[in-house]
Amino acid sequence: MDELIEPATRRTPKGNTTREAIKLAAKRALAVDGFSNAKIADIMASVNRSPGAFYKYYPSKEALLHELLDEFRTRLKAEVNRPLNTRGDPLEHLKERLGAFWKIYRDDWPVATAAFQMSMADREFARAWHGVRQQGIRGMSSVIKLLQKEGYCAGLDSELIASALCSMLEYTGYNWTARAGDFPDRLIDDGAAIEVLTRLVLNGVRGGAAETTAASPADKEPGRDPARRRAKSERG
Amino acid sequence: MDELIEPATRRTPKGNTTREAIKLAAKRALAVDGFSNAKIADIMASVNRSPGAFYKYYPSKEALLHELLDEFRTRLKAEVNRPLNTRGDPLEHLKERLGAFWKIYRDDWPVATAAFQMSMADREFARAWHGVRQQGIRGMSSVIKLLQKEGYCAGLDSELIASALCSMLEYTGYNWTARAGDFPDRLIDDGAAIEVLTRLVLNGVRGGAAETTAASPADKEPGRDPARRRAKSERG
Amino acid sequence: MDELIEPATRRTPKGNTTREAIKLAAKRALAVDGFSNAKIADIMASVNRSPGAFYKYYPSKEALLHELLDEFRTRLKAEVNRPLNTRGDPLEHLKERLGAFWKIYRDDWPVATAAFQMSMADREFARAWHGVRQQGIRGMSSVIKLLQKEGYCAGLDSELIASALCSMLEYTGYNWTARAGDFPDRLIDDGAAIEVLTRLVLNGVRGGAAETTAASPADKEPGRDPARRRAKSERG
Amino acid sequence: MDELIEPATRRTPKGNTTREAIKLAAKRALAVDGFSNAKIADIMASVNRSPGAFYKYYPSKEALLHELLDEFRTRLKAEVNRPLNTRGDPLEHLKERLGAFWKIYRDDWPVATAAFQMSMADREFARAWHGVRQQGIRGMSSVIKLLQKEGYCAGLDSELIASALCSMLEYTGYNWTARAGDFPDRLIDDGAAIEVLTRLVLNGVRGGAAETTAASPADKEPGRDPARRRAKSERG
DNA sequence: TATGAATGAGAATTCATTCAT
DNA sequence: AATGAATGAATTCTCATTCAT
Repeated sequence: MDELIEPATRRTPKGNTTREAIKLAAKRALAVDGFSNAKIADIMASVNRSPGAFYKYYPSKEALLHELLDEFRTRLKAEVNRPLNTRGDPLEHLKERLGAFWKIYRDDWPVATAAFQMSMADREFARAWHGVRQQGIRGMSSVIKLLQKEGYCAGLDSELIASALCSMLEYTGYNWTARAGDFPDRLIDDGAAIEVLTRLVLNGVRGGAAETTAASPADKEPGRDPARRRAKSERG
Repeated sequence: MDELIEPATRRTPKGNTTREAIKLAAKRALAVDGFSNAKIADIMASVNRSPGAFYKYYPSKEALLHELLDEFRTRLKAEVNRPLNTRGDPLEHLKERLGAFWKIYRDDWPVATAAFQMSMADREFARAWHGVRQQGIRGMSSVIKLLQKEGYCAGLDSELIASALCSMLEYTGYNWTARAGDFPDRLIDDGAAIEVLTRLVLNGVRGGAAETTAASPADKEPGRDPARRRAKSERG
Repeated sequence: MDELIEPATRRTPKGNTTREAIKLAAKRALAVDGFSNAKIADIMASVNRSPGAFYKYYPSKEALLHELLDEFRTRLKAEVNRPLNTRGDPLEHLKERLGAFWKIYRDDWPVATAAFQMSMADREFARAWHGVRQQGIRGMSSVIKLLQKEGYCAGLDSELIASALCSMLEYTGYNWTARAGDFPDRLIDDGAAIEVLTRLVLNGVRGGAAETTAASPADKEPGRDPARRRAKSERG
Repeated sequence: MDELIEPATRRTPKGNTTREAIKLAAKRALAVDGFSNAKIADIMASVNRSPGAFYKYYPSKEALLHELLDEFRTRLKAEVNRPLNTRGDPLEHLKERLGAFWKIYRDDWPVATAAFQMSMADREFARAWHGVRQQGIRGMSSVIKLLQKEGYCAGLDSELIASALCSMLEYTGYNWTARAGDFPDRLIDDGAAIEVLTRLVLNGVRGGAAETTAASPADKEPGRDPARRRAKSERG
């Protein structure tokens, strides 16, 4: 299922090396130009191959992106399926997943971005990209649901929450990493990124049911937060 | 001042009508195909005009997007500059802004998405798009800073928070609205969207100073929180 | 014959004024851009008229150039037909004609240049332009023939001489006048231009028969020029 | 050094062949249609290639003309720099150069003509074309200056003379060669052309100082001019 | 098998000309 | 008479893909 594309050259080590080199070069090209602006000739040139050679490895430009996208999905899936090793604390689960997702999105935004673009014009990519998003959302919402069982963020649609959080992570992966992102003059390291994102999300998710309208400036004491109280009592 | 692009035709009512029709059609085309796949001929056909007529209004396809983007930026800016009418409660401010931003992003994701795509390949768009992002971030972070004065989300970089929240809003605007978004079979109305996003963000932002990494005042027993324990030990 | 084009609007003084204004503007546009790059819309704009109004005066862009060209030809023809008022000296005749041609070419190079360009791609213009060239050549060669009767430049084809001299005058008219000519930083006034051209041509034409090969370094004294001597003797 | 344009393909013999074929075909097309009317599709068709193939060799139609023009300039320059092998006789020098220029102009008028046309509308071509003209003028005026040291054509601006002579040669190259030139029914061979031009120029240049208009204040009596005297007496 | 020249289907763009107002 | 919006044919240029060598 995951390996839909099984092209001619896969066996020989040399072919495999070239194939991997092409994918690497393609990601770089994607990062710089986006999918439609990335040129096969350029990609192949940066691998010291002729443009024609590309078609030994992929039947089309789209197929290459499909393979990259599939690898991306596989990576996400592996994380989603990974047994969460923290004995039961859902907040810990969330934090773990968040960090893992962050790293995946941070590395693969060129592919994600390209797939996103293509998904708007191409039915096949729309389907594939949707699958990737779903992967992320499933992984996120499973943790959310655990939290909701504990009383966190009660009453909210876990799918929507998961979708919004994935959107944040994914797009932030781009905006804090890419040249053309929000902070061109600043290098945001993983530590800082993960800290901000984690605290934002942890709080966001942990919040109680009625907070939307209730919060008053006087309500400065977190300890009084009913959601947290509930969470505690449920755990205890 | 915001209208840097002053096209030839602005006078005659007929021309104005056509111009507006083109923009509307362009947004539709952008939503369906993305920028590079949107064809001028198609846009003009959907306005019952010949392809050549386009160039009475815009010198190029790019110029059209620049104008749409500028309008988007202007809309954001208007919201950012709007005096917040709730007598001082920063959480209320946040909620207001959030709802406003949501509506802007929900309506303008075709333009935002197109500009985002173009920003990767085109220097001029990179600059323009960055300006729009900054607009959003500025608006968001000004509210965040107010909150921080009140003691909320202490210690976090308000710019980073604002950037992440804008990313979430913007990309969610797409994912909950577009055909090819996360929930093709579901119509997510404004009420639901705003509620989820607002609660997520409100909580996220309201969280106490040191929740992720440190104990909250009420949380007397830090040792019991496994997440915090790990965070601590990793730092130490 | 000269007025092939007799369009609708010619009677009313207002129409005539506009018509003349169009021609003037067209010449300016021709000078700056050449024919194919000159835009009707621009020409009409510089006359404060709408593009559509052009077709009140001319059925096509080509027709305009044809009219300008025809006027040019008429001007040349008038000069060619003008009775030469210097009692008989053919050298004086040549000088007169030369000065007159210089002024015509200097003024009308935009039209000449445009017609020349068009003559390469368009059969109709080829014919018309050829007629203009012939006009010039005829005028020139008639004087040359007079000179040859007097023994000057014997043995040379007067048509070829005339053609070469017209080429020189015509193209020099451009190169010494136009912005993009040979001397952008220098204003060459009529006096200087006419002096150089006249002396060049007078000498060129006056020379004896066999000069081509004969000239020797020792032959520093023009009066002793063997070529001239030979020319004499050949005639004698 | 003269080859500023260094195209992508120069290596393979096949590519080189095509490249040269394109240039040849382009010159033909230029001769027939002029630059703006020459269509890339036609040029490529006459080389049995698809339109797209053109862009393997040149980034644009303009670039092609620039290369042709550069070759033209190089040819001129080679002639200008060629050591004149006739031991010192400036008239011989002039003759040599003239013949060489004639052949260059006769062969390259399609390029010259196209460049001339483009120079009016395009800044880059204006510059390039000006460079070519200067090349010719420099070559011509260097010989003129030699002659002036010997007392020929005294008092005249050698640059102007050179410019006028180049204009004559260049434009005559067209008018005596091209289909649409002055003598469509006549084939003017090199011998005849060179003879006429050479004698014209040699005489023109060799003429004495004050011949033009009898203009020197002291020279009240035109009859004192030896040349004129001769002319008169011959008539008488 | 690899190369890189060639293909060819499109897309953007231009502008003389038309025509409803 | 005039306007200026609209037309639409024509042309340049792009680039994924093919194929002869």
